[in-house]
Amino acid sequence: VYTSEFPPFYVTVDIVVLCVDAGELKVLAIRRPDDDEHFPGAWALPGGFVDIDEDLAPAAARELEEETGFRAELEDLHQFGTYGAPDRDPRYDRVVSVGHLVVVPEALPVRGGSDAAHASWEPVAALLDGGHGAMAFDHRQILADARDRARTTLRQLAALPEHRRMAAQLLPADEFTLSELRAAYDAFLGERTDAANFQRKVKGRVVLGLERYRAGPGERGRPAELFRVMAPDEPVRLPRAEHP
Amino acid sequence: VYTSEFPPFYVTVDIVVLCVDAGELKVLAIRRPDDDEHFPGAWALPGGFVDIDEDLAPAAARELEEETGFRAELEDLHQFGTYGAPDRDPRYDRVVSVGHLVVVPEALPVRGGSDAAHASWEPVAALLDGGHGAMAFDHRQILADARDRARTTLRQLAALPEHRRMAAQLLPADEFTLSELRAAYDAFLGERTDAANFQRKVKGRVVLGLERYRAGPGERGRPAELFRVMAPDEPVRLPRAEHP
DNA sequence: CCAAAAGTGTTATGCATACACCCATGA
DNA sequence: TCATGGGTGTATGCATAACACTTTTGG
Repeated sequence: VYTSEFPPFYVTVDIVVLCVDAGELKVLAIRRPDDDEHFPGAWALPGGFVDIDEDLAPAAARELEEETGFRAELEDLHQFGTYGAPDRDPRYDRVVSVGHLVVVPEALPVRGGSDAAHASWEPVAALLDGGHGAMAFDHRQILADARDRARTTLRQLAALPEHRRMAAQLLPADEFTLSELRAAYDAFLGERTDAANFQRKVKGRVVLGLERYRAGPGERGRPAELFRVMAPDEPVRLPRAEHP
Repeated sequence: VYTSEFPPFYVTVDIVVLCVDAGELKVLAIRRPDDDEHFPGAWALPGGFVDIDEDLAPAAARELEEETGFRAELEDLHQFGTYGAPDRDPRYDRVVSVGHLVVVPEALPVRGGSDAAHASWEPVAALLDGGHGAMAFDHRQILADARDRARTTLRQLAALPEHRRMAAQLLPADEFTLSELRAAYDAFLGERTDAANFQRKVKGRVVLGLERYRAGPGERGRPAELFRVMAPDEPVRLPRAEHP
C-alpha cells in the first residue's frame, strides 16, 4: 500500500496492435468475460499499468511482448493520444491511459497468459461499426484514433522516416513484391489504390528494387521484382526519368 | 493523504501558450527562483495537477485562465504529446504530463498569482536555441513538439477544421487584412511566405473576404480588403477562376 | 493463343513556388 | 509624380489520379 499527498492516478498504456490478415485490417482485442461487472462480453484493447521505473513506450513494448511475444523497437511504437476522462474506467477512481500504435507483420499467435487468454485478432472495421459487439471503456474512440494515425502516416510522403518505419512492419518478409505491399497499404487505407500509381509513389522513396525477380512456381503472370524497405535515414533515390 | 494499491503517479498538464508579439513567436514561460533546488533560474512551462474529477483538456483550460485570465474553448486546446520518463521531475517519484498547445491572439498581461508571479512572454526561438538560458525538466522538448504541431497545423490545408480554429486564434480582431494574418503565419512558420501565394492559399479555404476595405488614416498604399476566418464546418468557397 | 499479373506511357488536375506586373492610395 | 503596400497573371515543378497500353509468364 502506497500513500501520496495528491489524488492517486493510475497511469496505463493501451496498445493498438494492427496487422493485415487475410487482406483485412485486424486488431488484437481481448474479450471481457460474460460475467464482467461493467462490460460483459465486450471487446477491449490490451493494456496495463506502467511500472514505477518505466517510461511510457517501454511499458507499451512490454505489454506487446507479453501478449504476442513480439518485440518491437521503441521507435515503432507511436504514441497517438492520451485519454483521461474522469469516468472512463468505472473500476477505479482515475485511470489515465496513453495510447500507443504498433503495426506487426502478421497475426502472431496469441500467447497464453493472464488476460491474453481471451485475446484474438478482430476486424477493425467491424469493431468500429459497432456491429461486432460494443467495445469496453472508450476503446472504440482509441481504436479510431489509432487507425487515423496509421492512415495519415501511410498517406503522407512528407514524414519519410515514420512512414518507412511503419511500412517496414507491414509485411513479414524483408523482400516482397509491390503487389504484396500495396495489398497491405490498401487494407490500412480502406481503399483500392491504383497499381501503376503506387509504383511511382513508393519506388525510391519508401522501397528500393533489388533487380531480382520472384521465381516461385505456380505463379501466374509476369514475375514481379523484389523490393526492400529503405532505412529511415536513407536518401531518396528517384529512378531516372523514363520517357524524355 | 491518499492511499492506493499501486505506485502513485502524479498526472499534470503542461500548457504551451503561444502568441505572436512584436512579429515574434513567444511563449508564456515561468522563471524558476534562483534558489530552486533543481533548476535555479531556468525557464519552465506553466502547468499543474489535474483535479480528481477533471478531464485533461479542462485542466489545461483552467491553468490557462489562472495564468492569463484567457478562456479558451476546449476545441482550441490541442493535446500533442504525453511525457512520462521516470526521472523527468526530480521532485516527485513519477509525474506524467500531458502537453497541450493553445494559441492566443495577443500577449495578454500575466495575472498576478501563485507561480504566475514570475511569468512572462519569452521568444520561442531563443528558448529552443538554448541561448536564452536552459529550460527546466524536459520542457525544451515539450516546447519543440508544440511548435512542430502548430507548424504542421498551419501548413496543412487538409485538416481544415483544426487549421481554421488555430487561424482564428492568431489575431485579436475578428476582421483583419491578409497582411496581418500572413505576418502571424510567418511568425509561427519561421519563414517569409510570398504575399501573392498566401492569398490564393487561404482565400475561400480559411478566410472569406468581406468586400469592405480598411479606411484607416495614416495608411500607405492601396487599402486592403478585410477578411474573417471561416467557421470550422463552413464549406470551401473558392473564388471563381479569374482568367479563363 | 489467351488470361493474368507486372510494369510503363500518357494525360489531366491541383497545389506550391517564384516572380513579373498592375492597382490604389498618401505624401 | 513616386513610393508603398495590395492584389492579379503566368510559368514551372511536383504529387496525385485515371486509364490505356506493353511485357512476361502459366495454362
